[in-house]
Amino acid sequence: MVTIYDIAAQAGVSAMTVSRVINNTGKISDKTRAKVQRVMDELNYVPNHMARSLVLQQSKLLFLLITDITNPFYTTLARGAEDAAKKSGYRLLFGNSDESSQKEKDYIDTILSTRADGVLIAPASDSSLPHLESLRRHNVPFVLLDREVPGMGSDVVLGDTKEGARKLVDHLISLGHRRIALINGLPTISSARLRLEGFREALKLGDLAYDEQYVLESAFEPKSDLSDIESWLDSMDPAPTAIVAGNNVLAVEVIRTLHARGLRVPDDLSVVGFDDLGPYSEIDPFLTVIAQQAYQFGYLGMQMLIERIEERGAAAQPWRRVVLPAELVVRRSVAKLPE
Amino acid sequence: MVTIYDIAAQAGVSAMTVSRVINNTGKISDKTRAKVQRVMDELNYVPNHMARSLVLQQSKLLFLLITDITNPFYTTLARGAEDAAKKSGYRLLFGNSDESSQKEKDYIDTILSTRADGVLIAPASDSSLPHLESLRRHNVPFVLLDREVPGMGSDVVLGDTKEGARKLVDHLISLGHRRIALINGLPTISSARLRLEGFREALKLGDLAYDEQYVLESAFEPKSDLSDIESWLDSMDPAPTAIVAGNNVLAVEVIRTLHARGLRVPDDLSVVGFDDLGPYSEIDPFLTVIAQQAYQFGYLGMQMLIERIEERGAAAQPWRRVVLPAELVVRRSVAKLPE
DNA sequence: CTGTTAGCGCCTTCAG
DNA sequence: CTGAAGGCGCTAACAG
Repeated sequence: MVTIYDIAAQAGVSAMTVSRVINNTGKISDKTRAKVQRVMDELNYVPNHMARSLVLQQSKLLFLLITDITNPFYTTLARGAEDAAKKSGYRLLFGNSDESSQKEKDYIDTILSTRADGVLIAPASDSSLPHLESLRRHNVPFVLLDREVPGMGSDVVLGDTKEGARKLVDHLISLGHRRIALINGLPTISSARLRLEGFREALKLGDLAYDEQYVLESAFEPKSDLSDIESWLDSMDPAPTAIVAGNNVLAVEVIRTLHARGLRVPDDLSVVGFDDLGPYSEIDPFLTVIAQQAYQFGYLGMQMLIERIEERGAAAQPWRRVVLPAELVVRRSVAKLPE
Repeated sequence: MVTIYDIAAQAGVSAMTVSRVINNTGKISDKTRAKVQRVMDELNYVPNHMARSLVLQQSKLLFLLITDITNPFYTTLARGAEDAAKKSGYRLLFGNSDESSQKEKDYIDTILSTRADGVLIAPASDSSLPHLESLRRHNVPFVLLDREVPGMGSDVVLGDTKEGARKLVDHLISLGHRRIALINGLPTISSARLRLEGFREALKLGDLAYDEQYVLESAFEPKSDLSDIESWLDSMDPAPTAIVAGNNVLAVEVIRTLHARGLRVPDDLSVVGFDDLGPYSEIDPFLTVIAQQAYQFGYLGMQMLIERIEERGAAAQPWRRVVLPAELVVRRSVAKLPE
């Protein structure tokens, strides 16, 4: 491994001079600078980020931690974050927590030990609290995306989830549906809780009773075992005429399960969901959804993060909370019921 | 920042003892271990991996560099790489080069200075050569995914691309198609070249002439300007009855363009492609494709990478080249033509 | 079983 | 303008 000492020896200067050339600090004669530069090129020198960070106690690296890298909502968000980071001259690395608190913890450790300057994070669940506290304790700025964590104040970018759930239910009611079911994420996730709240409120406003048997709480991420969904579908009596899915993954899982038992959407049952299915849904628009502005989640979140990083030392600003609108996109997965 | 010295002082032992507890090395009395452990918990100690890597000269960090984070092929691949890395106790970070050679270079620099133990990389194009040479020079093992780079020997995981292209064309021919067009990636990408070769061979075997006007070379990644596709579609005379798309992104772009001009698939024109559209295509299987084993690309590639890392110093093994099969999945985007 | 010494590669501080 | 000394947090090698 080539170090600044190797460069220094070759160039006949001290390591300190090399360091100054690299960081463009202090005053150096053009001749010395040129010589050092030449030797660095010859030896293919690459600065050691770890040694550097050890001394400086900081890097120029940002992290984005998402919970499901195969979910188009998060990958689109990632592109937004990337573009915003690039615009400000930061580098961005990604991590995938897979909705697992343990994996999230591992990433947080990696992030802490890599001395990232900041983190954009979609927390796995409420149990992410200790991880966020750890970031806070170590003075690493972060911005939460899509989900909040009770007990942790911070900047955050959210979707207008409750309103989205209401719009979905209203849409179903307006088409004559009266028995509406909800398959949702786990209640340890703030966005799932809001979806349930919005769902209940919309039912109440529509003069429909809330019936617990019509609600299933499953996991937001893709899974191979869908037996909980299967038995839930079988158990509901009378069967619902429409199902609201808490995210795109659940929507797909419900529809697949329905297909597997010979039921067609929307002929036999209507299905609506949250979040679009990615650019690929465009070729055959099928699922009626609440489309969230995924790219904006990442872009705005990254801007807020960078502002926090760069205002460091200045008077602490109050936490900011951005709520992005939820738009209903009507396609063809809902049937109009006879009066 | 809490260091092992703080722990040591609090616990009344030496820093070395703390280090041993953390790494579970050497022999330590249960009492000492318990005491140290307790202090670590109290002080919320987080080990500094940079300091650790500095002395160990290895980071246990691996990188995966993909070219399009919004493409389900790559995200599924990423999940495979992640699982394999985890199984061997490595951490994995992701980067997205966006098919850009410049962004790729930036990531390679980050990777080098972060002293990653190895890199899994889908190269942006043939012009990635200098970046790979840089990795090699610095002794960072890497495995190429999906694409090769002429002039650079290495382990590589490829799809059976040529065979895939042949199957696609054969399928079209068997359904009566005679005027078959190809929209492909840029010829600076090895997989695009192979697709074209397979395409031409299949035409020849089917006694069909190769006609240059039926081939368009566009970019593999999503773009907002589709005018090249539009004018190509207009220009072909006589119009083709079927189009082969070099990847899923191109397939979607072609279909969208067709829809925009009121043409239906497959009624007016048949379309087939490479790579599936992600888990979400399952709810409404439409596009006939060559499905590649994306997860396996990542999983096997990661295994090969880790083997390289851990065999270090042993006699150099010859490069390995894994070719994964290409499976034709027939759905409903192809029309059967009358005799 | 536990402690001491030295150094990983780099940068800050203080001298020239 | 340039250099020497010291230390960031940690662990290998050697001593007890």
